Amino acid sequence: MERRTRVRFAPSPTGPLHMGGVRTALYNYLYAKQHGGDFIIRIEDTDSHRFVPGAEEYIIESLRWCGIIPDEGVDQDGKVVETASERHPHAPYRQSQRKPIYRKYAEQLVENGYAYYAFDTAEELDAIRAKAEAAGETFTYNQKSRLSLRNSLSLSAEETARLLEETDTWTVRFKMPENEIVKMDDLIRGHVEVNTDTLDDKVLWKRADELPTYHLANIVDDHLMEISEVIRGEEWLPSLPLHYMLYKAFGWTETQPRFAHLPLLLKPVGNGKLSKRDGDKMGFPVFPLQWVNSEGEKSRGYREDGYFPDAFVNLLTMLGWNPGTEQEIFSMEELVNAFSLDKVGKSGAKFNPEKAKWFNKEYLRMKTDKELTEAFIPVLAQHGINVTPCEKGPDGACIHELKADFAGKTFSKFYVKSLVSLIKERATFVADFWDIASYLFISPAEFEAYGVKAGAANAKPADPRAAADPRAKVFDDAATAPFLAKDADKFWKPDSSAMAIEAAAHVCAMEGDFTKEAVETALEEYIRGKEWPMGKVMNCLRLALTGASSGLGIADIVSFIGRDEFAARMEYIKNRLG
RNA sequence: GCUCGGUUCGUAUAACGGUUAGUACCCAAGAUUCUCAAUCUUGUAAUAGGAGUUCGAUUCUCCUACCGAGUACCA
Repeated sequence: MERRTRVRFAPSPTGPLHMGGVRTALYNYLYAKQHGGDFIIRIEDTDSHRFVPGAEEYIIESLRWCGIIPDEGVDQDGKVVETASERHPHAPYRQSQRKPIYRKYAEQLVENGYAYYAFDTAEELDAIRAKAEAAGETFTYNQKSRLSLRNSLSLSAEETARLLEETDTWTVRFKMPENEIVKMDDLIRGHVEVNTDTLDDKVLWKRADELPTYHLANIVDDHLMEISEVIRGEEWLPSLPLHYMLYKAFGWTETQPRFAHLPLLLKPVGNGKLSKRDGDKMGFPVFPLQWVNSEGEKSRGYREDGYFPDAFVNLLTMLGWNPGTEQEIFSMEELVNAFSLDKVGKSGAKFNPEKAKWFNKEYLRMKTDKELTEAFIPVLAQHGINVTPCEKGPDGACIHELKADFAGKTFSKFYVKSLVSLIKERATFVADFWDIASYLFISPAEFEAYGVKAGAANAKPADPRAAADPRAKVFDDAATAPFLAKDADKFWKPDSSAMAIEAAAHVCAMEGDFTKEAVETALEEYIRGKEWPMGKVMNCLRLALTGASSGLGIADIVSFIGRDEFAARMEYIKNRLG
């Protein structure tokens, strides 16, 4: 029987969606699109106690950021769909709004002998459980114990009717049959069999809040919404037999969806599933977007950490799925074509933050210089750098000119774009551009010791002399200011520094434009002509230009900052370090 | 405890029952360069253990070990 593919992602709004949840949504989305079907978002908010304000909005926004757009769901084009319509005959998509639907299905099961009324209160059951545990046993509400508990199976019809009328804490429980083998098929795990004797009588509906539990709501909604495949996390595999029994009890086995249980996402080191704590501890996000809880605690998000949504989607898809080829980089469109459930693995996947970064790096390289420039401008603004839009020439076209005003902290967009083009292969995130090339926007006031890594050096206290120096004011951002080591002169040696100063003076005196090629040729020819050690002289220049012992090529730097700034930086280091 | 799932280099994974067990990330070395990064080349490293079926097992079966999930009037 051919039937339209309809899959759903059904989160519970009890907190932010974590990356495992995003992956589940993504697999559902890819499956739907590949089969030309519908992807539906349904909110499972049947637990009034655990509702978290803002969680639903967070979930929708996260999926939207990832490019996972529902065909049907609570939110359509920014508008909440609350009632059924021609376009949305299956609405509403929030279970709390479907409340009236479930009761009759629960009652239907009781009438047909598949379920019964139970009058034990939650407190009574807690007490029984505690007692059993103290005796070293486990209490289960099942075919063995049900007749000794208070329910419509053990009580008289009159007593049942009276309690139904007079109390409002009763529930409807599924009457799990005895010694029956449930035979199930999972699209990922294959055939699975379970004996019903190992299962318990689950609560399906609660009189107290007149809401169904997950199991009932899920089966009823999947049926009414004509879901063809249920793709969900592995944690649901143990409830699959119950779900099979429910479809059978309702008489819906003909249209029962097919099931696929996805492997879990595990923590990078050690054992267990990925949790928020792992991210905090190891420095990577576990949430797609930043989340601030009611106590004001922030959890980082992939978006805020600088990941591109397409990179995030790509890396998430590869956790537990493979294309069967050696291709690793996929656009959403390619994923839609390549995805298949039978290439999804069975075992849990440990998340590797290093590989996640690698994906972002690959995506960053694929972005155009224009895109990256636009993304970098806000980062520059955070560091107090202004970028002027392109200036129109007489013919109306943009003038591509490297304009740098260090005193005014203002640079032309072409300057930024050219720079981005030069350094994008070195970065993982757009924010890295600043760390890589901040010296192309601000003059170094301090000088890192030769061989001292920037990270370690920044941890040391700055030289007090710097504060007294007017040029040091250029660095109002202490965190990015290169560090002046006490022994910077270990590197800035009298002989090589004199050579660097002389070579720089020669280059500054040359005529013509300060292009990279011109500077490179002039500088190298001069140094070679003098038979000076190229490495030592170049490194002295680098210290003067960047304040650090590593960085871009000298000719690149000089061509960017220009003649005047080059001369000024040489003059400054000469005065500072002698 | 019980039930159900799972197990290939450190990690993600590939391999009709027949391969020198492949690829990517990480790590290391070399090349290159004015440094760093990038790039290129090379390298280290795995079928959890034990039986069985078979001419032949990473692949099929069973046992053990380990890991995970579930065991709520939560999803």
